[in-house]
Amino acid sequence: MSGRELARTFLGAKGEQAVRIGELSRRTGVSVPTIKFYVREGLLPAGELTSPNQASYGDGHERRLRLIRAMLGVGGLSLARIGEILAVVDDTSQPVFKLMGEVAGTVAAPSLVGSGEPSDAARESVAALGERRGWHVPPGHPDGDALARTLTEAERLGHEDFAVALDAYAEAAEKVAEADLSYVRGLGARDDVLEGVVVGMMLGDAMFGSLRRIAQAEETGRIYGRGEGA
Amino acid sequence: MSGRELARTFLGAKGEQAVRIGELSRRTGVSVPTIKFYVREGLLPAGELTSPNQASYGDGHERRLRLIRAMLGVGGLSLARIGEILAVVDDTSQPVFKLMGEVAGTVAAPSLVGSGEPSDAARESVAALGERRGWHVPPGHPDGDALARTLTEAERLGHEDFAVALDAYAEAAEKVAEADLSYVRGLGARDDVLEGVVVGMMLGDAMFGSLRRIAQAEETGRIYGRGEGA
DNA sequence: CACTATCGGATAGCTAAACTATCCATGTCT
DNA sequence: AGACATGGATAGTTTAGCTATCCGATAGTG
Repeated sequence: MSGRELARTFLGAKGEQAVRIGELSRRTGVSVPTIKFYVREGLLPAGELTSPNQASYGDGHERRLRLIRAMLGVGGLSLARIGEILAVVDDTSQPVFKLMGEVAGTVAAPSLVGSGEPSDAARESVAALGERRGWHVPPGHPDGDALARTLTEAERLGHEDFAVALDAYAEAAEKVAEADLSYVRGLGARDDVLEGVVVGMMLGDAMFGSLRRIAQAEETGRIYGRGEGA
Repeated sequence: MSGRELARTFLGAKGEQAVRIGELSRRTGVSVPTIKFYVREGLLPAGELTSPNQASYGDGHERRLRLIRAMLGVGGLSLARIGEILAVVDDTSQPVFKLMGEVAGTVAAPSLVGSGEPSDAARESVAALGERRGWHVPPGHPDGDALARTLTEAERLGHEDFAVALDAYAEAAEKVAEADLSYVRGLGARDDVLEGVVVGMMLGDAMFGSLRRIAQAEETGRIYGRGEGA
């Protein structure tokens, strides 16, 4: 993204709403030193200098700052990963379609700590699932591998049977993905779409987690009779 | 849990498989200093002393250690939260039903950083959803509130329309919750059930995330034609 | 029964992440 | 004119999650 484009995006086409750092801080609730810190880290573009030591920040800066805080807070991402995601979002040299995949991929891949290699059984489960669903999940697919590794982790913990839930999960995931995509399709401009993908991945995860726990509580109450021991 | 019970749980009824710390380390891939550290932090019970400076660790220790690593790695939880969860799991004074809720609640509540209060619109969306679904989500419900706060965050980011996805999400969440519960019901002993809940929340989230991204990619390909820009 | 590796236990140190504080020369605002 | 904010730079802080080192005692081997 060129300097001129950046300026246009971040200051707004008509330069309206341009403020200095103190006001930006007040609007977003992020302290001035922290904003400076984000600028130093390259997460937020510097304000546009209006004189050697005065700079102004536009709507774009505010949006970007909120996005960073959302990814950090709701999404629980590290600033390092946030930087990678923003780099993809800011790269105008590629078609939106590809970027969506990259953003989704970057948003994902949380830890893979207990990792090591996935077990054969896990790999097979994933391949079989892909076949049943008509999904394109070749060996080496990042998310397919992540799934296999998670299943392997379940095995190590003595919960290999947890894999029986896979089909139900997959069906639910399809429903969610449809909703996600139909939302993203409703967005117009390129920047909105990419930001929508990020927000969707991020907030979508959090929302689904809440809903899942609510649904679990309902289901538990239904089965165990709301207050009885098992 | 009394000392005797703890010993039985963690060393195994017949004391079989009792090893010293070095072997425990080799089996789990966790370094000896780190194991000692977890013991110091109260996450892992100390080995049973067989002499003033020799202790032995049983199957229970190994399971517990793997569980800690899974929560830390796949789940991305802090050691502090892991400690809270384990405390609940180890508390034998309450019926399983209640503990399930507590564990689920403790596993949840990730960050709520950008928090502040949820907006009225968000609160209403949640209440309306609860009504449509026949869910019991009174104001003040932890997960209901978390959901409202997440929606509020979406609003702040200019993505208030994301709420239209709520119903699809909720339906998917019900499917997943049913699968979760039917898995947990298949578990026998109390310890297995609680650990199953933890594993289910943890690995379930990770698995669903992978599946969601796979499904998104499929859906994206279906709509945009696998390689075309938007 | 000597010898070496390992053990349990304690204390101190380390690294990375995400800020936070301070300074200073320049600007803005009234 | 004078108080206060600003941009830029550099240094310090806090928390989390380990890692290193030391100690005296013990286990296992020949």
